Amino acid sequence: MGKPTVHDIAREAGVSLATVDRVLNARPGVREKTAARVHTAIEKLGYVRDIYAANLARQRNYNFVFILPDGQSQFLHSMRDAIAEARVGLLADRSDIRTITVQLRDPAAMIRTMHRIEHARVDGVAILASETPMVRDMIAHFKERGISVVALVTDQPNSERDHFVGIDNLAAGRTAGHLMGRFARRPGRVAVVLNTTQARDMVDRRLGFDEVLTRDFPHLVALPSLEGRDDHERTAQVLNACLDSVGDVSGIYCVGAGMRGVTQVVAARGLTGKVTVVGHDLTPHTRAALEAGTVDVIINQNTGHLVRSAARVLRARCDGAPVIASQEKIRIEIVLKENLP
Amino acid sequence: MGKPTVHDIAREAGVSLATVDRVLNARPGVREKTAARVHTAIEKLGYVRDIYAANLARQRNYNFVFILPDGQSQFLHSMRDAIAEARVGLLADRSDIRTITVQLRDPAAMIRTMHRIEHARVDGVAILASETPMVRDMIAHFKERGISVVALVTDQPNSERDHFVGIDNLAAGRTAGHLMGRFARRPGRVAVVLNTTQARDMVDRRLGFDEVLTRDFPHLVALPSLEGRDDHERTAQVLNACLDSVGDVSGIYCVGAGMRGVTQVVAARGLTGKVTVVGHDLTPHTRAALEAGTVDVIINQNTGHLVRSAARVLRARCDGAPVIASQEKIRIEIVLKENLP
DNA sequence: TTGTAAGCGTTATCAG
DNA sequence: CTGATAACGCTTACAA
Repeated sequence: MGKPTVHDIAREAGVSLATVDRVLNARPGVREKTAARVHTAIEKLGYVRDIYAANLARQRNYNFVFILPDGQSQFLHSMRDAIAEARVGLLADRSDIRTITVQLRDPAAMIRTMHRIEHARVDGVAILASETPMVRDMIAHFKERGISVVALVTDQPNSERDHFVGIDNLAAGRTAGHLMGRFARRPGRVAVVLNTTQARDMVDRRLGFDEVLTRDFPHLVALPSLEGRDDHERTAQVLNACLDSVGDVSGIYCVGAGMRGVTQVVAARGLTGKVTVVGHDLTPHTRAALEAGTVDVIINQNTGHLVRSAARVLRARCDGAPVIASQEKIRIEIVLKENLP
Repeated sequence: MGKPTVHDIAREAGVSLATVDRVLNARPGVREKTAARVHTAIEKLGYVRDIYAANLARQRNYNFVFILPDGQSQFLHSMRDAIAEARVGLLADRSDIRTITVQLRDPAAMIRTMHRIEHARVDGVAILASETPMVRDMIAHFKERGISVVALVTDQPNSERDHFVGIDNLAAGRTAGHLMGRFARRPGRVAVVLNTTQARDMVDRRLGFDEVLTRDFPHLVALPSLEGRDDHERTAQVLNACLDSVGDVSGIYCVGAGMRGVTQVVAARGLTGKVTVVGHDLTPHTRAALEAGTVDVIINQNTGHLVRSAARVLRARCDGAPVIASQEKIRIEIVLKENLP
């Protein structure tokens, strides 16, 4: 009738509940022959364990920490909001997620954070940080202590992270390149703005962008990167300087943060609808810019998906369960004003 | 220490477990005064019920049925695959989802299906069907029997469905219009192919498409709809006839099924890379067409998201829980070959 | 109107 | 090595 339970297995195999449980959880103290009988019964009845009942009995709760860099970028705000929004739903799922903000350039702060987490019975952490030796060490430290780690948004490919939750930035850059190529209103040069040339995501995006532009749209020429350093004033300033010297561009690609500086310049110079602007990350600001036409298209990674996926993956790691790749793949979203969510 | 449980509430309010439970589930047979005491305790301790423990005790299982039309479209295949893929995960979540295929034009079959579902202790159904009086009646029938209903992919706005899971087709059409406008390589006419002018989704998409084209891209003129009737042969035939008579088009918008007919014509006439092709729904075929360059862009609704969202919504309805709108909103995805998942 | 006690499927402790 | 038995947090007959 209903699904088979441990009781059914026990009866079928002619053993007690405890033995079934030992076999189920691969605990020692069961003769091979007995274990075999249990396994046969499991197969025969098609048993599948009720993970919620198990978690209830175990009183298992999951403590996860999201480590975010300090900073005021709109994307980070959006991540924080997404974490807060996901929190309540996850709590009902026995997962408590907390956010810790850390100054990545301050070694002392990093170490403090590390110890704080280590002593707080944390089961897993999701780290959003640029790729540095210190972050790598932090990840190794956690892994040594049996704490699961996922890299969030920015991969940490040379670390021991269990998983990466985020988009393929090379592909994102290619997508930007294709859109710039098709959307640009005339041949010409394309200004490229990014916050820093140090970060791998930025480099990857730029690489993908250049690849597509060079191959498929030779009438567009990408200019050297302008560094905004996460500061709108500076972004506006370097972009203005570039436009002054180049005279005219047919597109602007904003690779990372700095959209506020870009839209400010575009609006001030009356370039709306003349220069094609491609940027990343949907925020209240870029949403308004899309609606106003200052920005043509935004390439987005859904922060809600990022957070929920990170939580699901951490849980799967803790349970030793497999992750369903298709469900955890973060899509590169293309957002026009017509398909704004 | 741990989260408060019903025991804590009972102790705090000076009542028994049963009374707490009655209050929690709003069952009758509790004096107002007593109920108030319990509520105070709940507030004070910040109690939040463990829904998994509750479901365990209740032995609650959810039986959901997805009703799909018969038909061989790639999109339907993709839906079936998505349901099969979601099935195992949902089963672990106490939700059993089954698929029933029904011939929408056969009243007898519809009625058989209705009764079959009605007698199978089904808790909710997701219906993917065009908007007809018979479907509307079916929904009313289910609702009368306390079965939750969500409309899937195609809304049934004049029915009693509890929820609609799908995209805004007007917005999807606008998105297609914008992309056609920006992607088209030269001014000219645009052929519009759809399977039938009877279905509301098709009409909505066409409306949105025309709206944007007329307003923002007057250099492109959309031609009258060509009806493919879900048949590639016929689609190819009417499209060929159209191209023969018009002489030259700068774009083709395939509003619904029929992409195989379209790509066949585009390839045969050597129009790849010359005519801009915009279509809907990512399938193995459209994926290959994107990669080959026969199709420029696909507007997609993620079938995995559709299925999981429908299941979550049905469950929420059964539990009387609210649905989290932001999580259930199905995005209008834009897929280029660069951001193919 | 309220309380007691058994039980949901799993785990864990402690004897045997 | 194996088996009773009591939890886990919640629901629900059945009594009182």
